[in-house]
Amino acid sequence: MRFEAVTIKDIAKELGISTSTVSRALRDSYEISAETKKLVLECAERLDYRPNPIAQSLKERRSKSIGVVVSEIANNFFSQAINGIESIAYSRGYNVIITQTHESYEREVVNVHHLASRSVDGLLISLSSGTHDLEHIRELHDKGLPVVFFDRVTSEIKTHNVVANNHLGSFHATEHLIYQGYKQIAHITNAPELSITKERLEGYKSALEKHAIPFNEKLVKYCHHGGMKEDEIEKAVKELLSLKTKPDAIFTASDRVTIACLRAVKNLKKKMPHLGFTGFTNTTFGDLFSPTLTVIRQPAFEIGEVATELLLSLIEAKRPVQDFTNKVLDTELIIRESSIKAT
Amino acid sequence: MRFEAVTIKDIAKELGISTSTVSRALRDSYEISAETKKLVLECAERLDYRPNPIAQSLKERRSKSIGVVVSEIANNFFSQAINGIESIAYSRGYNVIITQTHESYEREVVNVHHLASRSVDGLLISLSSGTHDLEHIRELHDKGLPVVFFDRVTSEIKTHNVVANNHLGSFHATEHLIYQGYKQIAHITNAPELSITKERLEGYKSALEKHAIPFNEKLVKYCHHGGMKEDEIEKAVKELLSLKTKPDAIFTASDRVTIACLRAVKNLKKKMPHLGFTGFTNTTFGDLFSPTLTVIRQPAFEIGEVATELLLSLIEAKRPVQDFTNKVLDTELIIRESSIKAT
DNA sequence: TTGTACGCGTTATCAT
DNA sequence: ATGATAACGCGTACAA
Repeated sequence: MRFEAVTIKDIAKELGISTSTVSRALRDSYEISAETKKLVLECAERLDYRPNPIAQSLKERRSKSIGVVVSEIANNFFSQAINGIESIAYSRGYNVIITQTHESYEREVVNVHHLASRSVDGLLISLSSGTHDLEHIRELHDKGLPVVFFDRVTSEIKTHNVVANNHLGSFHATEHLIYQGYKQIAHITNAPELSITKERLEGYKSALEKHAIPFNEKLVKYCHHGGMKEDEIEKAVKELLSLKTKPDAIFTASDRVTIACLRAVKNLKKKMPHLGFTGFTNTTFGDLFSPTLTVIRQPAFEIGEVATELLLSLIEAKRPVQDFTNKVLDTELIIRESSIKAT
Repeated sequence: MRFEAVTIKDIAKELGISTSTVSRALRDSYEISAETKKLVLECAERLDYRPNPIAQSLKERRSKSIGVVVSEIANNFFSQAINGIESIAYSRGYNVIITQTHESYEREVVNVHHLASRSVDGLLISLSSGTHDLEHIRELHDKGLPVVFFDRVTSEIKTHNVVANNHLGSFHATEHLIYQGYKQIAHITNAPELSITKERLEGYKSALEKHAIPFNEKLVKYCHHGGMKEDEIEKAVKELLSLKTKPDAIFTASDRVTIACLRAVKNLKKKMPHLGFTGFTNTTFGDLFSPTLTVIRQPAFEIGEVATELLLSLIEAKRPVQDFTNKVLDTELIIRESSIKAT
C-alpha cells in the first residue's frame, strides 16, 4: 500500500509498547500475556491494521504466492485449469499470479523471470508452442525454485508433471471415427515440439495401427503457432482437401485448432461432401454448435488442482524432493453429431 | 527469488566498493564515474544480477504493477479486455496481476485488499454482480490509490470510467428485433444493481418507446448471480414461456446470460415456435452456433487499452487529478440468423 | 566522485 | 513478559 498504511509501529505508539511486542501479539506468541494480546488485537482491529506482505516477503524470503504461466487465458482449457489452481491455492493461503505467453517463447522468458523476481514460491507452467529452449526455467529450478509442469510438459527438467491421458484420449477419438466408418482420417495438430502434440499423434497412430489402417504422413498437419494465426489452420484444411485421396474425417489436437478448423470446414462446407469431425477442446459450447460437436474433454479443473497440490507439497517440503510423480488424468469423449457418419 | 540471489552487496564486495556506489551506478547516476559504471555493469552482467522488486517496492512504495479485478476470465469479454490491458501495461513497463471474483462480493473485497497490500500502483475494476457496497474500494481510493472502473462502473466513486455504449447498443439490438417484426421482446439481464444492467435496460426501453410498443415489466427477468448458476437462466426462460402473452423474441444483456439462455431455448425448441434471439456477448463462436448468433459485440480490447491508459495517467500524474473522463466506446451489432424472422 | 547511515515494515535473536 | 536491535535488499540524504 502506498499511502499512510497502518503498521505495527502505529499500534506500538498508540499503546506505548514496542513493535516486537506488537508483532508477537499479532502472531499469537506464547510469550505474550493474554491481556496485552487482547489490547493489541483490539487496537489492530480499530486501526484496521493489515500486515504488509511486501515487507513480510522481504523478511521471510517467501511470498505465499505462486506464479502461473499459460499460453492463453481465453482458452477454455486454461481458464478452467486456473480455476482449479485458485481453488487449491486460496484454500491453502496462497495467492495466484497469472501470466500469458500467447505462444511466444520470448514472452515466456519474460514472464518466468518476472514471476521469479517477484518472489513467487513456486511456478506452474504449461509451455508455449514457441518454446525451443528451457534454460530460463532450468536456471531457476536448479537454484531450488519449485516448478510443476502441467499440460505441456517436458522430460528435460526433473519434476512433477500433470497431464491428461493424451495418448488414450487420442486413441479413443480416432477409434471412434474408425468405428463410424471413416477411412481417411486427417490429423491437424499443434507445434511438433510440444509434449501434447507427440502424445496425441501417437494415440492417433496406435488406433490406426490397431485397425490396420496405414499411417499416411500427408494427412498430418502441424500448426507451429498453435493456431494463434487462423490462416495457419485454414491453409492446413485447404491442403488436406486438395489431396488426391481426400480425408473423410478430421481429428484436431487442441482447443484453438479445433475451433478454427471447425470454422474453416464450415466455410467450405457447401462445396464439400460430409466430413467427420472431432477434436480436443474444453469449450462448453459444443452442444450449441452446428453440427453439435464431438469432443475430447480434458479434466482441466482437476489438472489445475493436482498440479497445485504437488507444487505446494514441493514448496512446503522440509527436504529436497527426489521422487517425482507423473500424474495422468483420464479424458472424456463426448459424442455428438459432428463425428457421426451419415448413412 | 528465494535462493542465493545476487544482490548489490555481492557486487560491492566483488569490486571492493560500497553498495551505494553500486546502486547509483546501476541507476546510471550522473555522480558516478564512467569507469566505475562500466565496472559495475560488467560485474552485474557477469553475476547475472537482477534487482529485487520486493525490496524496491518496500523502499519506493510502488511496484510498477497494476491490479485487475474481473468477474471471470473465462468470459470472452474479460479475456479480451485483459489482453488490451496487458498490451498497454507491458509497453509502459508495468506488470499486470489478474484476479477473479466469480461475481462474489466477498471475493471482490478479498481481492481488492490483497492487491492493495501487494502494493499495486493502481486498480482496474469491473464490479461483481454481488457487490452491494463500495466501502472496500472507496477506502483505498480516498487514501489516494488510483482506480479506474471499466464495464461495470459506479457513480459513487469519482474517477475515470470506461464503458461500451450500452444504451445505444441495446437500443440498436432491440430496434433490430422490432424491424424484424417481433412484437413481444423479452429481456433477460444481469443483477439489477450493475451499471450495465441499468443502461442496457434503458436502451431496450427507448427502442420500445420509439416504436410505440408498451413496456411490459413481466418480460424483464433479472439474473442476480449474473448467470453463474445456469438454472437461474433456465428458470427465467421457462417463466417467460409460460406467460399468457408469450414473447416472440429474447434479448439478453450479458455474455454468460446470452449463452446459457441460448442453451435453454435450444433445449426447449422442439416444443417451441420460432423465437428471435440476440444478446450481448463477445464470443468468437457466434458464426458456429445453430442458428448462427446475432450479437452485440463490445470493443473489449479497446476498453482494456483505454482504461489502462487512463489508469497510468493517474498513477503518473504529478498532482491530484480532478477532471475525470467517462469514456464511451461504440458497440457493434453483428446480424446473423438467430434474429431473422422466418417468413 | 564515493562512502556512511538510515529507513521502508516485518520478524528473529538476544537481552532484560 | 517485554524491549532493543539487527537484518531482509534497496535507494538516497548527507558527509567526506
